[in-house]
Amino acid sequence: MTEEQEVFLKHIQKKGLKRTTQRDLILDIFLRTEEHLSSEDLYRLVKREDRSIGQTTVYRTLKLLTEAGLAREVRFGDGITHYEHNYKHQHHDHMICSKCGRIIEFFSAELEAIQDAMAAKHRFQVTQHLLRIIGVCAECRRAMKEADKEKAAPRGSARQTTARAR
Amino acid sequence: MTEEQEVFLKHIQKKGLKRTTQRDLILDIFLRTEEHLSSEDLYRLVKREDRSIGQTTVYRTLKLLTEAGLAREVRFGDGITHYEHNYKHQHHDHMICSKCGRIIEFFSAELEAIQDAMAAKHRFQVTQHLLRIIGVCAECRRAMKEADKEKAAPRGSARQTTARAR
DNA sequence: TCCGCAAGGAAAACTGTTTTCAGTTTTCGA
DNA sequence: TCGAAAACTGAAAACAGTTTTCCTTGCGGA
Repeated sequence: MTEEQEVFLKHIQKKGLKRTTQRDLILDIFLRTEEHLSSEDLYRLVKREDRSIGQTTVYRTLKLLTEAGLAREVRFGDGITHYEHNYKHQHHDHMICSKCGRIIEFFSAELEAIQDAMAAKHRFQVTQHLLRIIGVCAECRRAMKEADKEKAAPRGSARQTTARAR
Repeated sequence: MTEEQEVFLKHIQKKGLKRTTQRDLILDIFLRTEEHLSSEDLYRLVKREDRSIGQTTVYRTLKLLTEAGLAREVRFGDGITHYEHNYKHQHHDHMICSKCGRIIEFFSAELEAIQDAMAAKHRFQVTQHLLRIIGVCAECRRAMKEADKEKAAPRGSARQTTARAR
């Protein structure tokens, strides 16, 4: 049993809840997916291994994982709640590419320090913070430059439409 | 006519739309309210001056204001889209008190600089960024301390319940 | 004055999420 | 080992914020 599973089990027990196969499976799939999953995403993955599990259970289990400190809710502002690993994972921030949806994680100690300083200045006690940088990633910038060149001296007819991030 | 109204008018015209009393009223009320309004908030204010205006129009007009660059959408992650003034207003970040919902605006040039540096490092072209610090404001911290004292040596019976931010 | 495009409001549709409901499973003490 | 109590589950309904649809209204130019 992994450390994470123990943490979950401990949390479950502390709340007087029960360990079930559904919860085990959802946790397992969550753990082996190192991404920013939405509840929907996870639901799809889970369903692939057990068609009988319902959305509701996934929602509920994600809540439990969050409570247990294994997952962390991240809302990027598109109305969808994403979840990322939280156990023994260092805090980090996100850059989100508005073209392809790619998420780049980064961390800066200086940034953290300044944030804390700003909070202190306002006598504000920080419990959490979120930094989100939205823009265009290196990859997409290159693609765009290509497209521009193409436009200036067109060769083929099909111009790539930029995929909208979801 | 204020500068903002001109900006709006210009935008309206560029899109081949029309100036209407409803849009004027909504813009007017938005401009005189220096806060982070949700669509619902604005709708309530507008309705006070003209009962006949519908939610839909408020939503649509806020979209227009955003397009025109007068307003800016801010999502704090509670599922509600807030709008703040954007025209000739310097960019700033937010601290949000989870007890009373108060919003403190702040700005730090260093912070901006580091963010830009981080982006540059990843060859990421920034179009927007958002920093949200969640915690407890000075006011509420004081209130909590009071409550704790009260608890240690109770005098009255009524203990204040902390209002949940909305 | 007539035409046509855009506007506006009500209501329906939609989306992600939460709650309700009713049947099922698990736990645990006797 | 039984049986009651508590928790679990999935489906469907409920919800809240937002967007779309539909149809009437009305302005503005020919």
